[in-house]
Amino acid sequence: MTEHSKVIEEYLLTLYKLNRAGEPAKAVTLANRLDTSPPTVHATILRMQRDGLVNVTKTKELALTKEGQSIAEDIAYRHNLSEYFLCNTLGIPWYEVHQHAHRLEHAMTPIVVEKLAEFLGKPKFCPHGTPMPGTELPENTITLMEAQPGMTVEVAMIGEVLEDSVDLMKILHEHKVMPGKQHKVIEKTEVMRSISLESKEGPSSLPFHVAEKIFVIEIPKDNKRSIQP
Amino acid sequence: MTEHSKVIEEYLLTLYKLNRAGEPAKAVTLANRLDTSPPTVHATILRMQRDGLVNVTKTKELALTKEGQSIAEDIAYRHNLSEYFLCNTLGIPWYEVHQHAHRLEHAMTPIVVEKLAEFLGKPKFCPHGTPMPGTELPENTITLMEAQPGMTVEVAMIGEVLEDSVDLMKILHEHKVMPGKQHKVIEKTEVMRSISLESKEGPSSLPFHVAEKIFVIEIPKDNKRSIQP
DNA sequence: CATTGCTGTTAGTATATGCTAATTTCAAAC
DNA sequence: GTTTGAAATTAGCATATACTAACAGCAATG
Repeated sequence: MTEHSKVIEEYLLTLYKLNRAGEPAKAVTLANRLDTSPPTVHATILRMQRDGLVNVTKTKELALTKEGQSIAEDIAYRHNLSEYFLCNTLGIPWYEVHQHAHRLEHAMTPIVVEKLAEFLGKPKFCPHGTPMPGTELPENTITLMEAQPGMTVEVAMIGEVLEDSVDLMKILHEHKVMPGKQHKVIEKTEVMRSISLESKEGPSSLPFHVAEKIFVIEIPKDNKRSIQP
Repeated sequence: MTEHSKVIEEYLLTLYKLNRAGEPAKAVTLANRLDTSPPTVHATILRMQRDGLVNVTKTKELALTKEGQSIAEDIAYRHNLSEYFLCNTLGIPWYEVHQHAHRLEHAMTPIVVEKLAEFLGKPKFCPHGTPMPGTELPENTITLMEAQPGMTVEVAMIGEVLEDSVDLMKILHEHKVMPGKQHKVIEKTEVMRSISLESKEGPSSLPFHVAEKIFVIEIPKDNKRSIQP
């Protein structure tokens, strides 16, 4: 498991996240997510192939090799651990930690990771509800898009794509759309392409493209138990 | 104060440390410290001049500009703060933290620095006794080389050059040659080019070139007060 | 004063990372 | 089946960072 550059680590992590989100991992997608030109992505992928980190299928899908996968999981862990630390230990707001963790994740040695994990009590989820590699969301998790009007749901995870926009994250925060919080689904209006919610803190409305990236768990009416303590 | 690469930050920090140690800052020194070839150092210095980070005097001395100095202090602060955190919060041995901090120092955003400093209680010294930028060692600090046989001294700071060798640091640790510990100077033998010490933990002997980089404070015989709590 | 030797500099390369512009490829749509 | 448009690729270029080999400059030393 050789040392890899920040750039390569970024590519690996992005591929890993695409995988987990069930999205096809193509070069264009990388170019968009990483805000890089297609030729640059192309060249970088060639190097990654050369170094045994990814394979390219006949359909031009990018697949992590065993090694690539293992490194990617490591980076994801470092990222999530950093976020947890920044949020719970240093008190940086949960909707801002992503950007800072983005820097730290490439600078943590194995010993630091280990000691930090111990110090934090080996958390299983980051402040956005993303499970650490090896952990999964509950089976009955659905997206907010799939939730039906009338349902009461508890937010389990804010999809990682959304983390890139601090502005959006701040709005979610203001409406308490965050892991652990419950909301009632009021209606889904096709015309507005948005879903309206209601919680103790008041009403809110989320566009479909955001609702698709928010993962929730239905709370049966008679059982108000929270899943993530 | 633009963003600078890891490499540039390393150069700035090294120049800063040379300055503080009162050593002449020349290109060769940088090459040695950074384990880089002279032509590479040359090219990098040209870029740093171009970017207003250093000036080169007629005698080929490298002098940090206002901007370079300010960035360097910032990096030094991030480095020392990281070390303090790794040692006191995560429990990584003081003689090992340098290498880990070396990575983290380039990955901390201003907010993280601020929050971490608050969390740690704004420490003024790193675990090796190095004062944070803006803080100074006591006036009466001398090097162990300057200490005379018979003196009882308290270690104030392990010079930063020594931190690079984990092996050496470990030995210092085993002999309790660390900030806050007291030792009696037994003798300085020219032949062996070493200084022998004695402390509660037993005797030890340090070569001159190491003793030159260890900073101590004489403890008057009737006053066993420690300077760094 | 000439030699020696460290220091700095130039020349020539290499690799990773980035770009734009132009071209190729290939599947989906007409 | 031909067209079309997105995706991939190639060509050409730029910059930061690295190296070795060769050479220049200058001070100390004999």
